[in-house]
Amino acid sequence: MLPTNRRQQIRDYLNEHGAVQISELSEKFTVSEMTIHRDLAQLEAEGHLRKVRGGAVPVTPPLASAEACFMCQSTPRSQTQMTLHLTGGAAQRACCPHCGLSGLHIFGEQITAVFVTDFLRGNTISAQAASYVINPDITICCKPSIIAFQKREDAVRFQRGFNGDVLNFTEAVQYSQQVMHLH
Amino acid sequence: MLPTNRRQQIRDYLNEHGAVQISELSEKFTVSEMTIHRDLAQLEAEGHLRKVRGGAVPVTPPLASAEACFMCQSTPRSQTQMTLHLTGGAAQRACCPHCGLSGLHIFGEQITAVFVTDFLRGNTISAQAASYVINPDITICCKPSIIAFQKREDAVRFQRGFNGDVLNFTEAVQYSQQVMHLH
DNA sequence: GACAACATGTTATATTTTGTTATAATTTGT
DNA sequence: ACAAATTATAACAAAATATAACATGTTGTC
Repeated sequence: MLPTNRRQQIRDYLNEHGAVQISELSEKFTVSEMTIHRDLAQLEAEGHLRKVRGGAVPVTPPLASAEACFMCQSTPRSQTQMTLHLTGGAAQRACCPHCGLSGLHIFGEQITAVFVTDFLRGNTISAQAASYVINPDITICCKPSIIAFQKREDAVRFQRGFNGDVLNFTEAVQYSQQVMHLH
Repeated sequence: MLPTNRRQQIRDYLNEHGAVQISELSEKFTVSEMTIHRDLAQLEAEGHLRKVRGGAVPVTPPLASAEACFMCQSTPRSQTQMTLHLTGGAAQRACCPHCGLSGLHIFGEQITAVFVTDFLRGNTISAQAASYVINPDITICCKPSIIAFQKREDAVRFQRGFNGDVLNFTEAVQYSQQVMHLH
């Protein structure tokens, strides 16, 4: 069996069961415990699991810790926050799409997923699928304001009252990074 | 079983039951009482429980209802919640102005102050001074939706996009209590 | 074939966990 | 208040596990 194969099967096995023991895996694949150790060490470095004494457990669901915005250091409101998930299971929080989008380039290739909170409904959505209102008449968090919405319709309705432009993800990224360069 | 697993199961067991005994856990996991002692000491250091003689108890006494909306029992979002302060220092939380306003009469004379969160800015304001948008096209929490704003201008702008009526506190109370009586 | 890069196993040496024993502190019954 | 019973803590030894270093084997390339 290929090492790659074995490591994939370890991941599958871990996801099925809640945890795995090294002795268990060593028998299952008929390799030494040292080899399993090295497998787990590699998988941990890649962020696929967490090594504990005697075995491994799944990575804890990315905790929304009370950390400061990685751009402006303010405390994010759940209503406006943006989360960047990175390789290795780490996560970075931004206070609002303005900070989150303009900071995307900092982490570049490391980014595995970006989530943002729908401003009205409060649920978490993929940043790529969201619509953004840029520069409305109201400042919610940082300036220029960028507000995220799950449905484009909501963004348009918001725009009707508070003005600004409705952009998709790509356009919003472009905009926020242009603004950065002016500074 | 992995030590990590055992400690997690101790936490689960403690949350199910209201308290745990060391002798009990020692038998359940077939380890010595000393091991359970050390588990509990570690979990206590991490803030997951409180050690007492012979066992452990949860850090937060099981007051499940303390966080729920006093009307509909849902968990309030900070963005929409309303707080009723009562004589004697007690407080009641509502998930949104709809629940909060229609539940005012329950506490009547006991109420000393009512606070509500501005939907856009997230700051806390006196409910009497707020403006409310009634029955917009979007449902934020309960139905019919009532959304609170610090500035009447914000409420009007929101109405421009999402329709509904803009009312002051007195009008909003009347409205929500009328709705109640229809049920 | 010579060589480098990698994977694996073995051995030796830390480090951590666990159980046992002895002793201290607390609770309980009278 | 006192003694007995229970529980907590400390110290040590044994077991389990982790890490490092080295040896062996495999694979692919030139």
